[in-house]
Amino acid sequence: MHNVKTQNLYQQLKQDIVCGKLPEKTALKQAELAEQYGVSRIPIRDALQRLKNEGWLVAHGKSSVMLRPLNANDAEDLYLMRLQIEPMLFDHALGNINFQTLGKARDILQQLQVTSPDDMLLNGELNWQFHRCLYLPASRPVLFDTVAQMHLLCARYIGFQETTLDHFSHSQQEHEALLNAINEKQYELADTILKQHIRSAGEKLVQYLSTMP
Amino acid sequence: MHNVKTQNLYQQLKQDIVCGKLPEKTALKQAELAEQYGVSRIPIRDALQRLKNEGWLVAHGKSSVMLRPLNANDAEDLYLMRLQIEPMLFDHALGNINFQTLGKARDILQQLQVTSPDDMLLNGELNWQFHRCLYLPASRPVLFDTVAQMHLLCARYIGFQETTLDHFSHSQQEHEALLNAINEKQYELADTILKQHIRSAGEKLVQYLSTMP
DNA sequence: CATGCTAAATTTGTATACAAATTTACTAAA
DNA sequence: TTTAGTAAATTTGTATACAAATTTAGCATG
Repeated sequence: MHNVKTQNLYQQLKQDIVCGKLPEKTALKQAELAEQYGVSRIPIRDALQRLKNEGWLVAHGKSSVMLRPLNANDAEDLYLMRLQIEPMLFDHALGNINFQTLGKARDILQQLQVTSPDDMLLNGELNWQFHRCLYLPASRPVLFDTVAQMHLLCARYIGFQETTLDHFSHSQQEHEALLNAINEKQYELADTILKQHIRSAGEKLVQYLSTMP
Repeated sequence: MHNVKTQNLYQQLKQDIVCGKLPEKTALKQAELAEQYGVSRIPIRDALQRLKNEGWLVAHGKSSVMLRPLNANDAEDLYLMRLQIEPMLFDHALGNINFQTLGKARDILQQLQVTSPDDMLLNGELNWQFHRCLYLPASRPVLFDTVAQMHLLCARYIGFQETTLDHFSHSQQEHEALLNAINEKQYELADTILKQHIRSAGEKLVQYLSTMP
């Protein structure tokens, strides 16, 4: 369904949204974007529709789209949902996580360590890869897709999440603790860590957004 | 983003999927569909991408799509998620449901009564309209969109849900009870009824699917 | 008979051109 | 001044044509 060109376009658009290069509160014009990215309107339309379905864009007027405005309520709902759904998926996965999976997870953690904190999109992507690799063994496509969808939505807030280096190192510690708990088959502990991991990220984000607008 | 023509195409495709007019396990060909529906491939592509994002289609090979295979596991996950998420949304809405909203809900229930049970897609649509109208007052767009998404996924199973007339009348009774509880501001009761409503629908569907494949 | 390779056929992705719809700007009337 | 209506301008939606990619079929080789 999506070849490399559209993929790039989609990634580039996300990058530019995160970096604030696209206008807020005003309709995105297909023709403008097409010229700006050097392609025709067709792949632009595809990418926009995808971003809309993923919640980064919302309807504007009758047939156009604009950036989804960010606010504390939405962020809170997102993390409350993740708190309910992700442990369900994780529980299915726990019994199926083998050493290879754990190794892959450790590799991703290491990549996260050496990545520049400035590249927020990459950090967010690696963070998702980490969790994703622990969720995949669940073999629960519908649950998994829903969780993936929620992470995509959360990624829209990446500009606010990674602002504090404090959050980053704290998050990393929780990742390590999570792997250790899984490795020692302390599944209840792992579950608790995951919930706490989600809860604390959500609380920080909501608190930050509440003071902003 | 979507005008009436694409909307029709999208509805028609869903209808034809539910009715089994499209091949399972094999890639859908854009050109074929385009000819079949008398349009060019562009709107077909739009509709297919949308249906894929909504979970009715999944990837087939490297760049094509096919009908998502139905199975008991997926259905179970869907209803377990709904059981977690919908009450969250409902709780936000309860305090904001006024008499106008209740009236609208009753109107939809009445429509459901007089609708032919054969038109499964319409029944499913009206059922969603009923719940949707009780959820909208929550004013929680992210939660709402997620719930809407889950209902869209559940709709894929409509062919199995509405097979038993028993389920239909039972569901209607629960709808009535739900409205009465809200009307009398018995919010805990309303919450219990909603959960039971979702649980029983899910259990019936999963049980049915478990005996099938 | 299985397996890997090459080329033909099919299918999807994108550009361009045009049609339909929506938005904007302007005018006229209350 | 405001408002309603209308025409012009802009913007999105779709058809057609072509390019790129993927799949299929056939053939040669082990």
